[in-house]
Amino acid sequence: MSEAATAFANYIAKLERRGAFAGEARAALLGVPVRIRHFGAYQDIVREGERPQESCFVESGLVSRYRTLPNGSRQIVSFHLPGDMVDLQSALVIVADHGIRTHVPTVILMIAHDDILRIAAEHPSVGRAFWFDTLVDAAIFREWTVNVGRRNTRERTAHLLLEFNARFAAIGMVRDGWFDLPVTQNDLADALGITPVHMNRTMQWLRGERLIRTHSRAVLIEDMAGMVALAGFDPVYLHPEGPRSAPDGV
Amino acid sequence: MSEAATAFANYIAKLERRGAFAGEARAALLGVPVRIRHFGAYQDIVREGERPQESCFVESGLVSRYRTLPNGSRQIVSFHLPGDMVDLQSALVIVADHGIRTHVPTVILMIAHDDILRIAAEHPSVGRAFWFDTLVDAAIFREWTVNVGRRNTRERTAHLLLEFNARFAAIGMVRDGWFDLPVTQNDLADALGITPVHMNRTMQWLRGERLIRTHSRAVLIEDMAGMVALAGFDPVYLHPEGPRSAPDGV
DNA sequence: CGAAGTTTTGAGGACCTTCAAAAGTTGTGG
DNA sequence: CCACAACTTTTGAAGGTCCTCAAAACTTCG
Repeated sequence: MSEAATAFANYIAKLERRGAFAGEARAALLGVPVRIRHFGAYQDIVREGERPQESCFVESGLVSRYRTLPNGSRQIVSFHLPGDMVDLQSALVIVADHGIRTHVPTVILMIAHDDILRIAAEHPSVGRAFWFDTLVDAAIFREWTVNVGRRNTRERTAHLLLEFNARFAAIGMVRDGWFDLPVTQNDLADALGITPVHMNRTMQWLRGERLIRTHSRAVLIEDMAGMVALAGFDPVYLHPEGPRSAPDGV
Repeated sequence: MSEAATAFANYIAKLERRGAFAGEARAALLGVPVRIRHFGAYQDIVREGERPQESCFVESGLVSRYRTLPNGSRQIVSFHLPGDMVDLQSALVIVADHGIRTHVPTVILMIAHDDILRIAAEHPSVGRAFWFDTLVDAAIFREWTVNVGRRNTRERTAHLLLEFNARFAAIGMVRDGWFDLPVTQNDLADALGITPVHMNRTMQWLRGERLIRTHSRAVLIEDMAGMVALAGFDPVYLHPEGPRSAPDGV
């Protein structure tokens, strides 16, 4: 472990808050070999169809996962903030069915799949924590399906901004209500399944209704109650409460 | 284990094809207590917001998971066929963020969360198999997000029908190209994020182009190449190849 | 300070929705 | 086993949301 990897230590602490690790589990995780990689903005970490040997963890910066369709359009399926394990799933899945790329300069910790699987097998409490992380991932995907399937553009945009607000707040990156969202309207459109032109008009509408404020890439939820009502936002799907604990005797 | 639970035995065999179980893992799974429940059509198995104590497995029939929005519209986020574990995820997650209901008369095996977690902890090879099942789940959710986000109605519908065809084929429920899809156009519309009226017109278009044939609720992919091209369908996301195997020494 | 990228504006049109009602199918009780 | 009710599929027409194409204004960065 490098002393630079502060977010990773926080990640382990978060896993433990969800359920204490038994015995030497924490030491095993803290001792896992990591490879630090620095990326610029808009660089691919994993390309679609690759067979990565490592999972990646966001130490700082911002990354997204995406799929590109034959017609060239792109759908972003998730964003990942500092402290997120991006693709634990690739530890078990052989072929990546999506790509991962940065949006801003980003520091990534690469962890070998073999190490992840070994620790999960040797320490059931860690295996359960990883599994839970995957479940929260799946819950967020479900919510995104609902979002693009059943909400109009205004509701959809409000919902995504509220998700960002909640997730940035959870890692202490909201100050006086403002958080930095280094994502272009083009990329937001790719996440919401709309065109950049319509994305722009929707942002203008949200500002005009005094629901949000922006300057440069910073965002403030100005009217929280109005936004929550508009989006039908219920943060349950982010599962901040952590997993059910293990049954007795485990 | 009841002798009636044939699909469950097949499920265990499927997990093993993806990676052999060590020691007594298979016996532990086969010996898990199950509660058999019979449901009629359109009955709730789990309501949104409930805190279930058991996960459910589809022995026969068809179920879907859905979210209902404040405005009353519904989004179906997944369908589950015989042989599917529907909500392994609920074993770890406390509050259900979605509902589960049947579409036709259905036999469900209920398995206590404590038993699932205990077996996963005691037998790492089973824990890994469950984790992988969750990952495939998440991959399907991602693909649905892409589907509703970036494909038009015709492509979307073709994609969903191809997914059904592939999944029914995998459990031997396709005969001469035909499979039974006991889902109304209303429910298909809820899965694809469109209105029932437009769903109907899209089905008519697919039939008119001789891409599919239907009678009653049976479906035949008449022009497979045309459908695959239209939908941009790549079954990689269904991950039929199974997970990466465990590293040496585990 | 110039170049590249991002946001904004305008106008026309396609896709999908909404509302309403008819036709067809399935299931159930008398 | 038929008759009726409930549900599902189909049709029509008008309208709104979102897209496409094109270009201008604004920002950021080397």
